[in-house]
Amino acid sequence: MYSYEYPRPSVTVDIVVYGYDGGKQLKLLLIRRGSDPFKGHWALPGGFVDMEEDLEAAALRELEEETGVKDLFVEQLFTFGKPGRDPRGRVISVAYFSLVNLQDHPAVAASDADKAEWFSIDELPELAFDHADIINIANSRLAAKVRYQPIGFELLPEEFTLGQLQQLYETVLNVKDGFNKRNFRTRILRTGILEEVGRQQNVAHRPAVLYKFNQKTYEDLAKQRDSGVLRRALDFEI
Amino acid sequence: MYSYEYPRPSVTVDIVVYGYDGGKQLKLLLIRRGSDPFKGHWALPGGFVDMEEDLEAAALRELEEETGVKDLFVEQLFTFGKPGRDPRGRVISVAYFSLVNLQDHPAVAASDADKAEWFSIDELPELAFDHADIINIANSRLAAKVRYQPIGFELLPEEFTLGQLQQLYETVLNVKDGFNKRNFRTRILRTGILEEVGRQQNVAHRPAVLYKFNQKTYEDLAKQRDSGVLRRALDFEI
DNA sequence: ACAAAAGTGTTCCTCGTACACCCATGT
DNA sequence: ACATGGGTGTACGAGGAACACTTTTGT
Repeated sequence: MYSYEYPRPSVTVDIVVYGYDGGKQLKLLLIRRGSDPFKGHWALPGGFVDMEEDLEAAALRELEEETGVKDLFVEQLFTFGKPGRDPRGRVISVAYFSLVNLQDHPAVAASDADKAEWFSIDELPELAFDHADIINIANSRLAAKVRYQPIGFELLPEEFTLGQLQQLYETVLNVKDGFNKRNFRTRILRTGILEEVGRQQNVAHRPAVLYKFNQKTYEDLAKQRDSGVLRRALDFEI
Repeated sequence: MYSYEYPRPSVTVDIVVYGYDGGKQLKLLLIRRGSDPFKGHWALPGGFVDMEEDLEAAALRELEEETGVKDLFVEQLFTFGKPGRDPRGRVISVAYFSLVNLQDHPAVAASDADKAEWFSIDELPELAFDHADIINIANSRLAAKVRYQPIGFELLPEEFTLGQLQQLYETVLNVKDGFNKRNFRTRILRTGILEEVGRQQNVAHRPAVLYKFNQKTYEDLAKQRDSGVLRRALDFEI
């Protein structure tokens, strides 16, 4: 038992993980809650922060415990603290945000949770707590992030074609007619952050060049006070 | 007395307020702590969140109690929660961020705090807790925000000249040679977010046109999936 | 008359946009 | 041969960068 002179809120973390599998839809990782409140409802992975644990560590721990997904980069998204957002009392939740490719983070072991699953981003079930709000904020953050950081680093497999990269951007930015192929290629390649690593095999069309991201070139570009090159390359008019 | 089955962290808010007075330096609002820990040290305004109080409301309340500054817009910055960041135990702090013009938020009444004062941004005293880290993050956020939002709305008085606006950008972006006047004017005026409202009086040179921001035009531009116009106008190469 | 800051004309050139076309592979 | 996606050539125009210039005020 712990007692305090003043009442204290509880602190939790929740984590929004986006996954991409090459298709026309981003996916989102949800769990089915195994206990009350909202037992049986879908929700974001997350849980209470331990007393000696950093917030980001708590997010990664809860994610692994509930979904088996691990080895990923997260960034802080927003902290939700409105009184009444949790029926258990005053609960303040620090939300995190992450991008992964589905190949490397596929199946989903459930343990703490009842069940974990990837959902297409516009076929989400009803969600517990204010998790729908959290996801809305995460979507805005993603839309903003796309414009100044090469999200392909995180969402695509190690090697990929320019076609796949373009498909990813069209998916994330939700454009229907697609970008002009010519211009997409020119802009991306001009930056130099892509490195040629081979060619496709066994495809029923002209095999595409495979690329990977050159982390170092990217960091150099980003460092020099965003040289404009990067921004011009990523910041698509839609 | 309040008791819980599990231990809980405390939750505080801290707020980083930038002020501008037309000069070559941004200012930052600090208080001198009136009690331990760090009694007598300078720190960001802030304090404990009440149980029935929204986080943003807590930030505004503490700010007014400690500095007298009120009527301002804040946005959430980041949540700091590393164990050990506060000698009183586990304290998680949600930091907020704000921009004001010094004319409208001038003198600074101290009440809860020992004293409150505006400091030039690169002549800051030694700070309590991890507040220097918080300010570093805030500076990065400001540098990023400048590039896609017209910060003049918040940092300048109601009416201002293009020269003042340019001086502000040069200050915030920390450029020494200054932008090319011609190009600055063209870019800003092209957007149409500025509205002519008069002329300077009694100045020892050709009087400048006074402008104010047209909030509505700005919102229209921002809404249409940032039409590029805004970005091109604000996103200066440096 | 001069200092000081406001404000303008114009040139060069990069980059974004659009459209039409050719290329390599499996079936 | 043909379907399929990969990949290229090129022309037009808007906008960024740079420079030199004129204008209006108070002292």
